[in-house]
Amino acid sequence: MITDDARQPERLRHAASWLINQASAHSHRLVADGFAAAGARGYHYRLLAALEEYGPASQADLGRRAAIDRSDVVAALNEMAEGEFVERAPDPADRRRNIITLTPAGRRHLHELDRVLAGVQDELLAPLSAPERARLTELLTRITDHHARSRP
Amino acid sequence: MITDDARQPERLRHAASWLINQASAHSHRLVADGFAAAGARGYHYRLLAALEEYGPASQADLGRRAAIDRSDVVAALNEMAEGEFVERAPDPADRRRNIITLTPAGRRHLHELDRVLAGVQDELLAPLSAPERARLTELLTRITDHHARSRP
DNA sequence: CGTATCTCAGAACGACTGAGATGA
DNA sequence: CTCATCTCAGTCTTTCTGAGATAC
Repeated sequence: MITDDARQPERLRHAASWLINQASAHSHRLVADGFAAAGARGYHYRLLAALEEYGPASQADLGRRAAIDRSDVVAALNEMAEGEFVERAPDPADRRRNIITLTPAGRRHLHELDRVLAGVQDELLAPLSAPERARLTELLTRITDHHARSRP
Repeated sequence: MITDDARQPERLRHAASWLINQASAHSHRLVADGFAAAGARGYHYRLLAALEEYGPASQADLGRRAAIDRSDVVAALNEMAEGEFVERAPDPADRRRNIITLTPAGRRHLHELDRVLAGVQDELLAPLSAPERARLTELLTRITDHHARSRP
């Protein structure tokens, strides 16, 4: 992200869409760097989290839960199967499906990434107090829920 | 952005980094669609806004002010010169530079995009009251200022 | 038959890099 | 010589589309 030292136009500096994008860019960079240092990517974390919370699932279900495109689920699972974090097994009840299971190593990896992410959140929200962080989370939740509902 | 109708893992739904990214994705889609309907892109708006607020400028300065890479400034100005929204003229005082000037048509175009963007902001922040919108803006400003300062 | 799944190849997008030509 | 500017060509990343093979 290029911002240099120049001041941005006033219109931009006060526009919610601009601020959200700026914050997202900072956040994305922090998360990507943190995960990269742990040998992972955002997609890995999302898939591992979905697996731990909902248990073994087909790739299609995983994609829906982690909000990742079907194509990208394939690639991310290839990478994670390589590291033995997940196992692919054909579903005997529906032979179109692969059942993806979290391995013990995958669970440890997820917990490591949980710690990384907690540190990143803290860095991202550094200028805000605890109540302010809660307020921000609440406001953003209302926005994302609103738009997620209006486009299912 | 794929979210389908499946519920996301709890870890994600409450993480500020996730919420900010989701909000940014919604915002980006709304802004891009709105501008596209007016025959523009985000880069165009940012450049036009910088031109109106700071007056004629070189391409390098424009890029710094609108936070756009030098390469992309060239492409965006090509498109806008095509539509006669800006004029390129060599700087007599420094022949490396092009001085970019906003034309009357460019100013009208900018004001149209201002209206588009205002409508988009309203849609984006629909679930929030006016004081809540101000609060969100303030919190996000503190975050972006903090990170912009710590990485100049 | 229509629909769902997994997979691959590649497109579209935004942000960025490298290098050449020109000139301060 | 060093640095800044403008331009082009092309990379990289993320997200998404299309199509094929397989199975329900």
